[in-house]
Amino acid sequence: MTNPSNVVSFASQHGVDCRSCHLSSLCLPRGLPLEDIAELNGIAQPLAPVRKREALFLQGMPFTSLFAVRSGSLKQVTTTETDEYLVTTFFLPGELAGLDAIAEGSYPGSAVALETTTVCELPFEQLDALCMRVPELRQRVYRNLSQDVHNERLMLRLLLRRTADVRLACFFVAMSARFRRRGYSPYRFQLAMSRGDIGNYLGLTMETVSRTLARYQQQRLLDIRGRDFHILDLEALTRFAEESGRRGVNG
Amino acid sequence: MTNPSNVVSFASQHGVDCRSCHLSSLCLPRGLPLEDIAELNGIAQPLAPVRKREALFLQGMPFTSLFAVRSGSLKQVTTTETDEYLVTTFFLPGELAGLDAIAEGSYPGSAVALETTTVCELPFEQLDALCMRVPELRQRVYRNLSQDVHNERLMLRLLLRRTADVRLACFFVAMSARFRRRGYSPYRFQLAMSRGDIGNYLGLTMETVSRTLARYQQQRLLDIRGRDFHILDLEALTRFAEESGRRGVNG
DNA sequence: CGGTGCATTGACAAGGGTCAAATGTTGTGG
DNA sequence: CCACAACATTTGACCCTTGTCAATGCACCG
Repeated sequence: MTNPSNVVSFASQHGVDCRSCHLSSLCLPRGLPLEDIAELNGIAQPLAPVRKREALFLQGMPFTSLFAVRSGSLKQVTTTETDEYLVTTFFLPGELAGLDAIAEGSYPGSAVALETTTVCELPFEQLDALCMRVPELRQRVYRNLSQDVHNERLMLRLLLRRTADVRLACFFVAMSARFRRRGYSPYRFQLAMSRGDIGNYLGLTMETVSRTLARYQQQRLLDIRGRDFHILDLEALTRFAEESGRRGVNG
Repeated sequence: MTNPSNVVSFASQHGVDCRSCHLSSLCLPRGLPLEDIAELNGIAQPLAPVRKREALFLQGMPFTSLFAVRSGSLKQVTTTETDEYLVTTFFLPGELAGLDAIAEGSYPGSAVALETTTVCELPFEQLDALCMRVPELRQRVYRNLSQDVHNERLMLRLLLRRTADVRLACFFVAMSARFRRRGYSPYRFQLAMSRGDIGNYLGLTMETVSRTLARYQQQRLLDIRGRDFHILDLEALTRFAEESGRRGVNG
């Protein structure tokens, strides 16, 4: 129904200008020696903007590059053999898309822009070559990868036994942390994804998401205007996400 | 409550005899040249049996080795920061435990024997050294790893939106496949884990597992005697696991 | 202005969690 | 080998959470 897109803009089809792409906001180079960062920047190719509903890469495409999000946002969606449409990740500015393709050799889902989005391409061969010379970077890439994977696995297992309330609280706490880490306000942000996307990501229906948000609004935890979110009580939200709402199984 | 164990038998505390451990049933060496398999066998150290409720390795221990299960079975359990007890994996004979520690550098959960269990230790340094010389093996290890991770992520996302019926059907279909792949009967097997463990693994309560199994019994899909499972209609079970029982979100 | 898609809200039913009790099953000490 | 304790499983009753269906309100767009 919400087909990823017929109109696809592959990375390779984008105009690439030769100036380097500024990566300083990306978590990857944090704390690396300056000259290494410079080299990293030299590899990064800015791409023309990906527009809403267009795909940055498609599920099944051979893995060639990572992509650093500079502005905008994307969702990663996987279609299963049984034709289910699963939102598996969101990518925010400063984050790295494509990490989970390294292992597979091909992208395990399509990255669809939720709004007009600009990215830098990091051709993996070059990154890999650079990694050879900069062991810290290599470590960082793999740690980044394994950390992501580990976090997600654990989060999924936790989600599996939480109520809708708690799932959403977790979602907002996590989002808040992601914005904070990148230097944006952890209390006020816009999310370009629909209620349906959020629900799909958390294993809930759109309606449940909507109702739960309304409740949060009443309880003065969040102030929500469409896709504008204002966290009023992060502390309480965090407590709620961590402490309560376990279901099934003796603690 | 079911504490992993106070009495722990670390790999290093086990008596190790010097004869090599027969790995032919393991999936890892499938299709490798014979001389490589021989080398692999040379690395593998048989350990003294791990008894029920004892741990093969503990969550947080630095990663040193993979373990090939020869007989018996284990569950991997992770304790979260919020003190939740999550069953994340089961290891059956012929399978490899510890893969998910490679990335982390330490074991992300404890491997607790569900019954008396024998394993071979594969010290990773040696395995890694061997990998240097045998690129196919290296590929195989990493593919094995990434495949596991990928499968599990997808499975978790799917579980997130399935009914209890379907989760259990998936579980048995998967178990059946695992037994088949290792050369055991895919229709009749014993599972040493409790209903509680299965429930925890699938994000369900013990009671729901029990009731659902009773229903399957009535429907002549399975014949169950305690922890003895006999799949009567694998075909139907598979259809059930794949086709039906989606919840939430428009297909 | 009449679509098309997103969001909210209500009514309703069912799936499955919780609590509790009954019934096996396993393990241990005598 | 028995008796008893500890644990695992099954089953029942109840009701909360959340999915389903449906109607309505909003926005954006041609």
